[in-house]
Amino acid sequence: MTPSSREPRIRRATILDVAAAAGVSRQTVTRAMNDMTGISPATRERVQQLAGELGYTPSRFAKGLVQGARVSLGLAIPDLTNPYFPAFASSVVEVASQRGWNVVVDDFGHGSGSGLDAVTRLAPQVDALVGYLGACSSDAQALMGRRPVVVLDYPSGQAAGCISFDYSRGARIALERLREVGCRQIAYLDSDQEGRVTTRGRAVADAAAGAGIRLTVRQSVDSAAAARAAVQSMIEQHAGIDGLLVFNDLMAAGALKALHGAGRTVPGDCAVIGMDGIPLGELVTPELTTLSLDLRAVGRAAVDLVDNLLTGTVEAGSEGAVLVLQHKLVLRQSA
Amino acid sequence: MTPSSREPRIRRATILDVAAAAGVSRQTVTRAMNDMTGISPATRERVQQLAGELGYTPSRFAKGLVQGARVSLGLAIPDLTNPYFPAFASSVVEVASQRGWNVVVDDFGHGSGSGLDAVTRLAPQVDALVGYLGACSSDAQALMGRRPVVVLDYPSGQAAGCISFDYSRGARIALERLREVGCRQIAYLDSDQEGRVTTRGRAVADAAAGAGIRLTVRQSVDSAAAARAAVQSMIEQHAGIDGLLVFNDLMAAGALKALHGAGRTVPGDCAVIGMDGIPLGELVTPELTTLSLDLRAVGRAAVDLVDNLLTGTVEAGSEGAVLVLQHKLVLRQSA
DNA sequence: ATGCGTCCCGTGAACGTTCACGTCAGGGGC
DNA sequence: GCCCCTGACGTGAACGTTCACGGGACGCAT
Repeated sequence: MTPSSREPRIRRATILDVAAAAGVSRQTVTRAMNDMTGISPATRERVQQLAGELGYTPSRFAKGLVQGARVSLGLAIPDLTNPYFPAFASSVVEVASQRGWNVVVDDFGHGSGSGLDAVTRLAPQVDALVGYLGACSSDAQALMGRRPVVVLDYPSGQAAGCISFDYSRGARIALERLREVGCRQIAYLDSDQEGRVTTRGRAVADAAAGAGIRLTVRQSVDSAAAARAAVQSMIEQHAGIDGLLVFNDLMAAGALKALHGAGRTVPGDCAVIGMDGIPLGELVTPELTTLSLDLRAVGRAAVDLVDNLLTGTVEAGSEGAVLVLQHKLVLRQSA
Repeated sequence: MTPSSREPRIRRATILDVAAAAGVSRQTVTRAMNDMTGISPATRERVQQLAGELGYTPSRFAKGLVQGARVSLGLAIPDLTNPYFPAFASSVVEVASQRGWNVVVDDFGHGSGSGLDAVTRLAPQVDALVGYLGACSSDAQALMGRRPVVVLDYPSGQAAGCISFDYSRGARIALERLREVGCRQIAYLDSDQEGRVTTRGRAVADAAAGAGIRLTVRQSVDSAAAARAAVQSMIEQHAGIDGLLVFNDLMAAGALKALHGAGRTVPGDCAVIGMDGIPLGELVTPELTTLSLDLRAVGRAAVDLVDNLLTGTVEAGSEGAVLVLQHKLVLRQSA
């Protein structure tokens, strides 16, 4: 938040210093540094040598100013500690790198302030923004002006673009599965996002209603520890619960801990299904059945959408700027 | 790797467009946009309004050029999919944000090429570089010229700064613990980094020798699945192994899977100790005893070191540019 | 009237590159 | 001798801001 008062001075020599040292002009130095033609090998060599000695590094600002920007993409992540987000970030970074873009990451997990803080830090530095911005989405678009903002998993609202997931279908499939394995009393553990019901929460509730299921719902903070505590208290109050759908895999891992701690077997006494499909799901015991997302595809979709918005191929806020991706139910041991 | 041929055009209006539209000068627009004094509220309002309508966003390049750079820090991560690295990245991002720096992340896990590729992408964009660069460290410093490079967990070599960990002490403590809980035949599972023995591997071997332990060593790729396979084959060959120290927690999680699959109880039949202390360790069954690192402290140390190198408080390559951090043995269920 | 101070606002210069030219020397063909 | 070409290098301009000034209008006291 508060930048340190002493600002490190960081620029060293300029192109003119190198030119003077080599007894040539700016342009010749440029030619040497960028491996262009129209310079003799001897001069090139000498200039590069001198540049090294003087510690000359071309100013990215001057370069960017004259050459037109290389795209730099802001990535706003709620919490890098939650394994879902690095998985997502990794795919965004990969796809962006392939395009020659670079990615400026900010997370607003801990001491790093709110989502709005992160966007405020990011906005002056980037040409486009991607992130799980939730309620900050419209503030983000305001701060970014005309530059594209692609929001994930949140109704598009003000944002230029939006990538969301078909939780209705996912929830239906997951609940079906729980019924199939014999669950009679099903619960859903939602993430507590400032008291509001999440998109996922609503979809699960609707799917349950549609299937004639009386659902027990509980909320907790999005962490394994909190989920563990929540499930612990939930099964104390509702001893008959034998099927559990969870907001995401991290919280599902916490739920497994709670069930294990209470002496219940999974899936014998209680089947569990998570969402997201992160690698963690294969490491817990029992391995987690989950509504899996193809995270590579999500990252690619987000970056593609940004590209299309940038080039004008897709218009901000238009129908084409909203993508809906599907889950796949991955069956493992827990349900 | 290969930038897309069609480069999105991204800059919109300039300050002059806004000035013309408002019928004022550049400087007045600057004053309005940056909330400076010396402008009437009415004008400020009008200019801001117009700026919004025109989609004007100040060029970060022009700004950077004239104001002197805000520090931007490159962060090179081998694999964001390995939960250790996001934990580390998160702490770097947090500390850097507090300083008002921004962080450009690149990972070289999958399609993203080698570490050298990542550094090549990063070098022109940043004022300093931090990362787990391993063998690329000296190439990185070469590409960065005089700008500071801080390397983690690798002998400093050419790099300006270096943060390493006291594996000798850590290994001693871990092996001690395994002896304490009654292990007679101890194995170490190392990460396979291009066939070479890792710093950790050497430290563990030395500590074992010092304690008179005959160590079985095995290598595998740094992933849970690979570690699982490696341990599986290891216990087939060496049935008597009853204590296992593992390169990191992720691989340790794979090891637990393998032992479980082979019908061995942990810690009853075989005790397991991991390294790193990532949150994952608490989610697996049994919970993982581990040589834990305070990742917040690591991130802070790295960023502090960069700052000191940038300001010249610490000289590149000097003694003060090498920090050694200590592990803490966190006892949980697995040993 | 003169002087002085304040509030708004505008103008030249500078930041460090690259782009699009221009120049100059030498060489070869007729 | 003349022309043109090519290779090696230099020069003005431009990119879009902010900084350090400078200046006019107005109010108020002398």
